[in-house]
Amino acid sequence: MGPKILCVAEKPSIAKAVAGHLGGGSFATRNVTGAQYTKNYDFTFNFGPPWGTCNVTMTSVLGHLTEVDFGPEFKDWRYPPPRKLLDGRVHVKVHNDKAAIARNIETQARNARILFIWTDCDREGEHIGNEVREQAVKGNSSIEVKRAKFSNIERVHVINAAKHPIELDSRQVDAVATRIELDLRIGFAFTRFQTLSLQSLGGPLGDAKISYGSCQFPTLGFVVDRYLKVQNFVPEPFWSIKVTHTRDDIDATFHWNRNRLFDRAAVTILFERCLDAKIAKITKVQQKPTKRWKPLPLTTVELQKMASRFLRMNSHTAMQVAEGLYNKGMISYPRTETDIFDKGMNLKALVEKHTQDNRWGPFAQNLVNGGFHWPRAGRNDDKAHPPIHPIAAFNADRNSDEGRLYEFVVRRFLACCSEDAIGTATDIELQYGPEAFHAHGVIVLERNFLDVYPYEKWTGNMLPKFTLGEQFEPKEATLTDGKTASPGYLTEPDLIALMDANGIGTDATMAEHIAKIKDRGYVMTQSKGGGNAPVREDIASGRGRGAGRGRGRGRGRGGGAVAESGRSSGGVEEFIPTTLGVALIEGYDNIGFEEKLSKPFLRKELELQLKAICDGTKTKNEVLRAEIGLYKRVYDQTEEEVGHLIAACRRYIFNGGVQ
DNA sequence: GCAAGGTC
Repeated sequence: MGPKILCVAEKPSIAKAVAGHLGGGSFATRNVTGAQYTKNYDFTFNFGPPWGTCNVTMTSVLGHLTEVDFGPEFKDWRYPPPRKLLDGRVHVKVHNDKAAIARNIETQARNARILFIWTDCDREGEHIGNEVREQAVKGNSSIEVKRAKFSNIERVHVINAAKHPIELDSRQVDAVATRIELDLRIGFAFTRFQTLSLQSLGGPLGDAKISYGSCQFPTLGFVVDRYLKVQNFVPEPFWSIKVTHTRDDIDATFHWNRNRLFDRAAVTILFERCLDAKIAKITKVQQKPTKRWKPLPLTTVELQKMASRFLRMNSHTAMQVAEGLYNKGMISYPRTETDIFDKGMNLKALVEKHTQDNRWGPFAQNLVNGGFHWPRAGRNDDKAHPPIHPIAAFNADRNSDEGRLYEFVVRRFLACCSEDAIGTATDIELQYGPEAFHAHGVIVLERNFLDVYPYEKWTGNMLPKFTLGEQFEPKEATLTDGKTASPGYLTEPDLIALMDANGIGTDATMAEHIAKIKDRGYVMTQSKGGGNAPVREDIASGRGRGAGRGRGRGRGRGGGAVAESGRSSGGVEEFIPTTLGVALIEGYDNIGFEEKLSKPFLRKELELQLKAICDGTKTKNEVLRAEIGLYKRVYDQTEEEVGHLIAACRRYIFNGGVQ
């Protein structure tokens, strides 16, 4: 028998799955006193050379084992002053609720020769692996440490990982330790500072807790930014020309190639020249095959956006429901950035589980019978988890949140395993007097994935037959007018897209940050178009290609954050900042430093520094020193100009009423 | 009384 091996996963579900695969289905289960969710699994496994067949104990932690904290000398909020938290002494200790789990690792390590770490293969997982290592070393100082490299829990993949151990990556461990320490120092220091500074205003702020966090504030900043953009929006009138023609009972609308102009007189002149010409001529007829691509494999961010848009579920609820489904074994791990399926996965077998369902069963059967196509590959791979996909057929209440979210995950998966929709696109150009117009039509030939994926529409737009060079008198030409429309307030999918694009939070925490700024009273949600929001100004007519979608026409985002790439959405809830939320952001914006606390740059910059640690170009201490120095300067300036913050709060809260 | 990140 080879050496005794202790395997430790990041969470119980992985420990159980890996034990199942390595133990060949047979393992003994022991409870761990004081640790409700943790189990120890005993089995034997042949690792191949050099270890051979070994007795194995597989167990798990529950995420991070330890936390960083300040000593009792920092208990008082006023003294030492909050600035001292930026460089005061901190220590690492086992998290209060994790004592039993830590003790279990220590005890199990005593009679093992090798510690084999099975935490997720992402940055946080590497750090958790190191926390496990340090705990194990307490019980057995000579224990040898290895790490499994795996990205899903398919049997073959897991066994391969067991036979090819690698080393822990200490750079990633350092990067996470740096993030943890800085988040603590900055969060505590600025939370105490702004709470104490604003408490003195009394009123509703007298006993408020005004937290600062490197993720909370940029998130709030996005909401305020959009709010101000909506408030300051001035609609601009525009004019356009539309030509319509009917043939074979089919209407064709030709849109003006100039789209729209903001000068009424100019459009009137051009319009009259068209009318004077009387006869229009077809100058281009082009038909070509076109496709509507099937969706990409499902990530957490995409799940949250889709849940909000189509299931009317906010991101927080969606994640809770997804976790419930995961814990029941119905869907895969719901926190993932990966939108590409590993080639080793047996997706066809997963499709086959759904052939009995009366909603999508026939579609699944079709895939099994030869219609299966490997999903498209996205560009993101967190190397830790596969895209979200169904694991088992599940008979949920179809009207419950659980049933609806499960249905979405299944339909998305089946759509991914299907084919793109196919159609024919027609482009027609029309010359009418001095002006050119165009019409675009689509005929859908094969719906393919659309049949199982009702969340996407591609209805097509029929055009009558036109021939190149033909001339005719158009049925109607109209001069249309409209106004640019205000952008809407941020919806949840918009907000998540912005956070994602700017690196604020992770797949697992974005929904929490949003919930937190609501809880702190910085933002509120209201039904779209409701409340005191000005009603969206719709254009009167002439909704040409892109006309009327006022987005993109507004002033640029101050400060150059990455703009969201997603289109405007129909989510139900929209975010409005409270007067306090606006005051905080405006107050910080008025303080004269480059590195705005309300903007995503500081967090982004930190992410770059962490990447440098991972790449080996910077050390943990270098980054800590530089970042702490930076935040000390920001702190000093904030303290010096705190009047701006106080003035903004006074203005909004005591003049504008309290929400 | 404070953060963000894991996980339940």
